[in-house]
Amino acid sequence: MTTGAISNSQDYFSEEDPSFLDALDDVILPGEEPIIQRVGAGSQDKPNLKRQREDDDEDVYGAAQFGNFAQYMDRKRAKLQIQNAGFGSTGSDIFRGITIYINGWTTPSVQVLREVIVSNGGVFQPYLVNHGLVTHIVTCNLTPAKMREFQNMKVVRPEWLTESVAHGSLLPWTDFIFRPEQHPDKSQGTQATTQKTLSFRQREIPASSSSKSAARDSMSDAEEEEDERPKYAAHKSNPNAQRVMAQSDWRQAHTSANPDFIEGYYKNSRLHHLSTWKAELRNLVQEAQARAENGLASGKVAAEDTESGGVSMRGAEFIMRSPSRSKGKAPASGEERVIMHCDFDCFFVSAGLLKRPEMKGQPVVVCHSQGNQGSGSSTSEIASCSYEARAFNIKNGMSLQQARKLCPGVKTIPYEFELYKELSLKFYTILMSHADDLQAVSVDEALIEVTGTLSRLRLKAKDFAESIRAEVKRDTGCEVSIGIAHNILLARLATRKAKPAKSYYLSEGDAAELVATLDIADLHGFGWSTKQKAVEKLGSSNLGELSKKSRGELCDALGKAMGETVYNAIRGIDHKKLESDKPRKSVSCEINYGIRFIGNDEAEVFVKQMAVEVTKRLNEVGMLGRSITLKIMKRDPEAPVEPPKFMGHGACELFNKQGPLADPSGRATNDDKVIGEHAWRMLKSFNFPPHELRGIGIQIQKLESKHTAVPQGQKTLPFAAIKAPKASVKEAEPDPVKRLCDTARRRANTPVELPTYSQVDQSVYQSLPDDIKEECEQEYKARAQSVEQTDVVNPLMPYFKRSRSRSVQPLFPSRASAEPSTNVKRITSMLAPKRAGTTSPTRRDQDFFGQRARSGKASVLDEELQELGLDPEVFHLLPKSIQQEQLTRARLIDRDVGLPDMSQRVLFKPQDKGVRTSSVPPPSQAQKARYPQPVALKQRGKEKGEKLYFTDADDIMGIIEQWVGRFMNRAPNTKDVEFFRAFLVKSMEAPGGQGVDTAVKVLRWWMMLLRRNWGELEHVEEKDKENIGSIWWTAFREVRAQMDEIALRRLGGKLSLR
DNA sequence: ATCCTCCCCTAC
DNA sequence: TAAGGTAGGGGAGGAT
Ligand SMILES: Nc1ccn([C@H]2C[C@H](O)[C@@H](COP(=O)(O)OP(=O)(O)OP(=O)(O)O)O2)c(=O)n1
Ligand SMILES: [Mg+2]
Repeated sequence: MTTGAISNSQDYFSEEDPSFLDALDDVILPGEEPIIQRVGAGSQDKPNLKRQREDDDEDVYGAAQFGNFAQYMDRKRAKLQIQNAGFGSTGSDIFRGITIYINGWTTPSVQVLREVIVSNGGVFQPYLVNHGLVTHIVTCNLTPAKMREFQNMKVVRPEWLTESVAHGSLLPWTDFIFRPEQHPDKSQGTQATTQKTLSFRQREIPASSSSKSAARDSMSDAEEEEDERPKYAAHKSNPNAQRVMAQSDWRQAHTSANPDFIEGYYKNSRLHHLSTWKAELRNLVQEAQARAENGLASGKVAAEDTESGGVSMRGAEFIMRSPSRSKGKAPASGEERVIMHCDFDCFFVSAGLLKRPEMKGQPVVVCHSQGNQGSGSSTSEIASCSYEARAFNIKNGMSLQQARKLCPGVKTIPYEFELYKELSLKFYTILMSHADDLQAVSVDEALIEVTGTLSRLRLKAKDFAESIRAEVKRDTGCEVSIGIAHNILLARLATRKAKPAKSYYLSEGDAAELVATLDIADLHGFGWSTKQKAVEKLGSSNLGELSKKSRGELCDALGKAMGETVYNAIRGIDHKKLESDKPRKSVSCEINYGIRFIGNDEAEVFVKQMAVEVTKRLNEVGMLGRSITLKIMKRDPEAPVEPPKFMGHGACELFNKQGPLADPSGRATNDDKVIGEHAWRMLKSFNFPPHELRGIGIQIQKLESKHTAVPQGQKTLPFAAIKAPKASVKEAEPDPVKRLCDTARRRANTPVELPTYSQVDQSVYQSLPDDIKEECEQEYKARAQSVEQTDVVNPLMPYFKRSRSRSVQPLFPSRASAEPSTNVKRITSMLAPKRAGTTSPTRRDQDFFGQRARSGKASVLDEELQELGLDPEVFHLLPKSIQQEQLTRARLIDRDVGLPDMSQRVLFKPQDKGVRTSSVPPPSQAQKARYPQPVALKQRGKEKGEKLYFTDADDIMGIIEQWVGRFMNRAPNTKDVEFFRAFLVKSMEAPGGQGVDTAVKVLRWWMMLLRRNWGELEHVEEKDKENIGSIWWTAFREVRAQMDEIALRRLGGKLSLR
């Protein structure tokens, strides 16, 4: 290793570099623990400044610390060997007693050789840590440095392994001694390597930690010790950068001083793309889930279907097969969850190799630097590296020059962001078509729950995973690996075993054993810092060791939540659920690269441009903010003006300043002028010399909806008294939204009907007062725990397999004459919400709802209201007219309209009525009992706090039941639909939203009834006039759409019929 | 106790 | 030349 690069002076702290050794001396060892905070808690007006001591850390990311290296490597070795042990010992033990390290890039590949070794009884050492432990080194090529390093070892060619296996016994290694012929490596000898003096250096090789991507910033050329915190080398400067930066025109053209810098930067930033895609995917998933649950059609316009251009995912659409998600963990009675963690293998590289198949099998990396210019030195970061490259210990996130040291022949390929986007959309499309629920983790990774799918299809998880892999491979040409387990934690660990290009099921039984071999930093969410803390406070970061610790000890050392997580993880336990509907809490943008101002004018322009950028993003999500935070990175006084990473920020001090954000009238805002002004003022208040700035970020919080959640700007009221802090918010006169929420809250024990997160317009949701949001969140939480989705087990609900590739319905058919789709109607009805809604519910004798209202058990309703406690309250809040209508409907219940014969109902009979929650007594016991329990609502009797689903709406529901039942053989009368629609509209529009619950319950009940009868047609948007079910569904969807429109207008969210 | 604010940390 | 972004979890410690 070594050598060449040093002469290029691009190496900072290469292993052999004396300065590196010197740096080690300066470093702080654990125990000395000198990380000093120099600062302060910032008061409102003062920046918070936190910095770590110059010596150990010049980088904002943290201190460089070494120590316990040998100990760590021991664990690492042990871990990897155990991992290997799982690979597959197929009986043969040709290589028993032999431990092999594979050096560099070989043919066959390191993966193949590894399998050969371990499946024949040998031990594969992925890292050459201690030469004494390795019996042989296999290689196809050696650098001079390696030759020296290995001079006393048995170095052989791969043929020794392959031929021994072919021969069935161990051939003498001496017949396969590796003899270097020539060195393709250029310049190898040009550099005098420094003799290593550190003892541990001799024993070890770079090896970086675990399988997490190498290190965010491990481009320091210090080949990191295991315990070194990822960071850039700190003390050195980058001469190239010094040179170019000295040229005024260059700086003007290529740094933040250029007004076009931001645009160009974001176009090329992989991390920016990753973050953006993640947010976009989350949105798409939410939208698809909402559509699936609501039975709504695609909202896509045909022309948009080819959203091929650009890197943005907006405009794309997924179709979720399952209309409802089986969220929440299965209760004891239920089946075990099945979670799959799906992740592309070296995503960017795989994508790039699609068009470069000839490079497959080679060490390839994706990075900006392309030519071999600069004689190999480049601080360009590697976004992704092929598995062949990983054999050289190259990691994602490493600098190219560092990678070149590990593998001089490494090949680079450029980014293709648009391609990644397209592949990702295909990938997600496939997953969405199979998953009960999906959590978007990143552009190339997702967690899916397939519990319901598996049981429905009676598939084995592993088979199903393989079919998904095949499907993705077919559609993208790329390999994904899939980890399968019964919880997220284990699924993630399983993926480690699966990669590359496999699936792996990790059972609970195997879990504990595996976990004990891992390090705490191998757990998702735990990194370098936590690991240090563990070593420091618990004496070890090895999970096997930590398994001896009590829960209390772990919590004590790591904090309550993290301690608990680790304690459980060690036992293979993880209760975390998939998260697919979290609302967004902040919107921000920041750039900490290429910031090189000279004058304040440049900084001001830049900050204001950043403000424009946040505004753009706020607009994209329809939000306004009430709080702004300016984040500033200022060069650490000890750090060189030009850090080692070209145009990087280097070691910095970090400053945050937070303040209220409000437009001139005191309202939440997304105005770029306002934001820019705030931000610039905040920056000025720091009084930093502009040339010391290295990073600038603007974050907007306390988000609210852009469109007022409530009609008349009343929403502003609570916040109008801006300046005055929280007090004014609390004293503010409750607006309608608040009243609605208060009403809900008052009925503590009663059901609070909320849409699912995914269905709530986030911007609107955010506009709710915090306490209300909290209420809602708690409700969601409780719901997730107690509600079990059951559609999948309903025997009467036939599995309706939909083609994944089913094309989406155009919203606005380009050909005007095209058959009007349901979507068109939906839109029409949304545009003219009052059209039918205001229609007077005049009775028509021929209509079902038009029957005279007389006789009957009007009293049933009242009794029930009382019985349910809450209902009377709601009922009495309803407008008189609606109350009257409800009573009227109730009276109709036992009126025999003499329509279709009841034999049809036999179909329902088999349905269990027992499922029905006791808290949902039917208005008419005799009738209700015969009817199917809406499966998705029920929950076998249980639960505390279990929400009731039907309450005051039961009477009208009984009517609907009859209505649907009696019209089972014929289409519903238009008048009836209109009447029904009118009722719902009135309910929805009742002052204060008191009727919303009712409307939702009624609508849902209607949907359930249709599902019972024509469930398979639910997602067939095209109206088939010959098909009764289709007509019913169409009617339903139209009404539903109108309800959503009202909900959006009045409450700012969509209705959930879940 | 419980909440809130200010960070740090983590992931891709 | 290179493009070190971004959102959310949660810990520490002060305010309530
Ligand atoms: N430090 C990093 C890590 C990842 N990525 C990008 C490139 C990766 O291809 C993609 C996915 O990250 P993964 O962690 O999934 O890594 P890979 O897919 O490259 O490899 P694998 O998943 O096989 O380990 O994210 C990046 O730009 N910078
Ligand atoms: Mg991947």
